[in-house]
Amino acid sequence: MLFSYGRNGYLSVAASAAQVKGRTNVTGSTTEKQKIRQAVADFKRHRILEAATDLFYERGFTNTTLDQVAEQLGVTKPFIYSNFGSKSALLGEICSQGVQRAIDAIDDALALDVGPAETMTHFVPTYVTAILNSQKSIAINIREEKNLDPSDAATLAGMRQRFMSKVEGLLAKGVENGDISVPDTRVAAFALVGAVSWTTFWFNPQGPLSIDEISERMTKTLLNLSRAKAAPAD
Amino acid sequence: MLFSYGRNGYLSVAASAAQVKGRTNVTGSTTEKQKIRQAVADFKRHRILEAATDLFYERGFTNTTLDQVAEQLGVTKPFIYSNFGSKSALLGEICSQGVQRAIDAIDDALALDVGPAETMTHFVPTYVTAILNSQKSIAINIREEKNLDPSDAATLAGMRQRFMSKVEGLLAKGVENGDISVPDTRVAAFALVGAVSWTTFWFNPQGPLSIDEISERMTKTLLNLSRAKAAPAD
DNA sequence: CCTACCGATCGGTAGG
DNA sequence: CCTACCGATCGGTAGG
Repeated sequence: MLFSYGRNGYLSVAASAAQVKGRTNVTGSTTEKQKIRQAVADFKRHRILEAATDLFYERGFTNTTLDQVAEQLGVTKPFIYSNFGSKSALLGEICSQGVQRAIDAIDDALALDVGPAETMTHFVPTYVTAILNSQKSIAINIREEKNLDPSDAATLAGMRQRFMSKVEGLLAKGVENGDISVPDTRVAAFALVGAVSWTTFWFNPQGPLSIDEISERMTKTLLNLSRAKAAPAD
Repeated sequence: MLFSYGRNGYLSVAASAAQVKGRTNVTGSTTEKQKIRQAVADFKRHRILEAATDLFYERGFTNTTLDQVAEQLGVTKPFIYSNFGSKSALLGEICSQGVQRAIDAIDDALALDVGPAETMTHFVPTYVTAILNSQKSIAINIREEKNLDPSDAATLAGMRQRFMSKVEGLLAKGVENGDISVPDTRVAAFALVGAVSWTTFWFNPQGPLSIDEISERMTKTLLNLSRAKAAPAD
């Protein structure tokens, strides 16, 4: 079962869980002992997610066994089960990480509260960079949707849909005030998101272009797409 | 093991296999009996691929059993094995169908032997239409790459790469003669292909927009992206 | 082209 | 947090 993730992904969930369930003193703060225990638990979960992300990305979800994930960490399978309820729960958390970064990118841009053109020039490079930095979880997210628990699939679908609405809304505002020109805001929003999501399938960290270089070139390309009037200085 | 597919996909493979292996008369033509037998074999393979495509698309490759595919056809599992060597061979053929349509689209456009701008205005709508008409096999192709036999994965990777080279080459020609303006032809080619491939994840045949309507709007959006000088009349 | 079956894999857990 | 195991699933095939 997924939660609604904040900026720090599963870490923030663990942190709030600690505040709800942990023993707290009169001022509501957690004791030192609890903090350490929590940090250790976070660290374990983090390491497991890291190993699982690598393997799911390389071999695919179904072709990866939890014994392999455990082996990569130098532990045994029950260790994983002491931190995650099931194999698909692991998948759910991995998928949510990437989507959350995308939502952060659009929320940050909208929070600037500036005109559509300027919002776009802030959003697009931030978004591309976020996706490239989450390459594995985004790729897994796209590929393994059918292997999610139905409730996780629904949560993630909701997150994606809210993200798409915000992007489309931004384009619509731009069309309204003349900053942006596209034939159809919904189709253009999907084109933009598709072009960016697709980078996860061809970006090679060992390749000739750095994340920043791809981000810059993709941004120019996509601002062409929206015919945004205020493109970044080239 | 995949073959190199012609216009008719696996059908052409079956046809040439018949010419190689079947008994032929002096003029090299096949007998009526052989034609009928071949047509029946083609029909069976076609029906199996159809059912498998539907189920792989809905539930994912690993979550679909061959017993389910057989059940949908009203036959039993050995029937499938009499027509395909393995479950992953089925997947390989399904994946190759969608890719082949994309290659046909760029080859058709290049065969016109006209300027880059005009080639683009022919290629993009044809390509979008082809992808939307192959929605299921393209989506399966993207999702299930890790479940392919290694040799099929290599064949498909080669097909995709040749396709990408042609698209990028077209953009490069346009940049050269001034028809097209993009910051980086490789990045722009991936952006274009990503935007189009992504339609397979949001297009709903029962939705408000027909394939032609999406194709038209996506084409305008993507010709903006390439800032092609000769956009279709709007 | 079906009935009937094998054999390997692997997610998940008991018990300590 | 490990050892050891179960139990279900399912791709593939023998034999007719």
